[in-house]
Amino acid sequence: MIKEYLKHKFKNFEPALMEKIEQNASIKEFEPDEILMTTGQYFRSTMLVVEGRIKLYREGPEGGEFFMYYLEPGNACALSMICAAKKEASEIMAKAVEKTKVITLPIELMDDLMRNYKTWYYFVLETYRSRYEELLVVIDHIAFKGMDERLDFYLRNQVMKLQTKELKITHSEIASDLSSSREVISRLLKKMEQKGDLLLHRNYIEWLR
Amino acid sequence: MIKEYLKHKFKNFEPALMEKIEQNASIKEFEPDEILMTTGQYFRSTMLVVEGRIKLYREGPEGGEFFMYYLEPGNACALSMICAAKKEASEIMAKAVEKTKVITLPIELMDDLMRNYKTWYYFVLETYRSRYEELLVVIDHIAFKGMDERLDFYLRNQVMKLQTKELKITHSEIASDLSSSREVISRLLKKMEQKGDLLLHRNYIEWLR
DNA sequence: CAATCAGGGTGACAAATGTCACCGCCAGGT
DNA sequence: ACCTGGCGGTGACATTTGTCACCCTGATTG
Repeated sequence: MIKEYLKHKFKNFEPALMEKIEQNASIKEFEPDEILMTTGQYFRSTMLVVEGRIKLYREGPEGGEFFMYYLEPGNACALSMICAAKKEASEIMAKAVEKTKVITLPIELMDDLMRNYKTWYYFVLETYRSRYEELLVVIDHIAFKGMDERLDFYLRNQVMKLQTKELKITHSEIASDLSSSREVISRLLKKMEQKGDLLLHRNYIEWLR
Repeated sequence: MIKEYLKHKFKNFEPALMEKIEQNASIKEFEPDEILMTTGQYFRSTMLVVEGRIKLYREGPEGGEFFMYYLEPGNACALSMICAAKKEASEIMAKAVEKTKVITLPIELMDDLMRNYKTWYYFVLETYRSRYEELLVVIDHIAFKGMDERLDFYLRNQVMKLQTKELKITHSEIASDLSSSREVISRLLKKMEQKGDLLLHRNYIEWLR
């Protein structure tokens, strides 16, 4: 079972590594909206996503959920690897947005994997690099762009990631993800509708581009 | 020479690792304002800072230099390790703010170091983790705080890092670092002066807290 | 059906930030 | 001494974003 997942979602792992993981890992499931990780929490295992989708976000002072990126099958949580290795607390929130399955690896294994399996070590570095780059993109947007552009980017990203042009999301949720307020988002969405970029419906948005 | 630097600035490296580095590394110097790394550039070596200070920033559309963090002696450039390993381009700018010396290591060495020197592998992970956390702090600030708080934090950080209460920095530079405009910064600085937090002088700011 | 509630629209206003124009001051160069 | 350029102060104004109040509509539930 675990081996099947590895073969499909983590194709680059060398066979011996898959073997090793299979012998030591277990599978965990999360329901939609279930929280995987919370600010200040310690890790005891590293997680490899094999099914579903996880939202990584930063909690705002008044409960906002500032969206950073998704983890999808084939991804791993960079922090769970780093913090696991260093036994440090995380500073980020992770929440399942769909029914999600992850392979969990005890942190004690990290050293062994890192030094004896080249494909693991490459995978870890690549994971860090890509998460780091995603943060840079986030920073670019909030530092240099207005809310209109950020909203446009956000919606395009959702359409792409969720593979659908009918986004079932409320204005309030978008506002929370962008750290803004519902009214602002509503106004901007209306402008985009007038430009012909999308159609507003009750409870969902239809993307037209 | 290199060994001396390693002993003082990278105390945690095991002796054999220091030996190995010494045999393969060389030293590079940078003058103030010299650019070490630019968007889209490829790496051929990993860098360990042993003297001076490097500013890491993101370039804005109109030439702003959005400040992210400093690298100091004992630090390494996370991206130079990651991008080096993956032969990918970087997306960040690095500029010396003081006369700076770095130890450069050919990327070909990375694999060897990573798997044969435990202290190196810990060092790399710790480097990633702390850079990642610094980005999270940056995001927190621009996502959730107003310019006044960001300015306050920025100045406190400068005082701490530069070890002086007399900050030789112009209002325009601060504005660029925070992706704002000179007038806004001037106004906020004046407010802080009225509150008694600092004194404004020509060409420098005196921190009073 | 009536009551309730979440999602959403809207106008008025406030606050923060960006922009423009223009001024004065000081330091360095000639 | 004079010019010039960089730094900074300031008022007026535009724009963007946040906030408040209130309404409407459709879905759900008792």
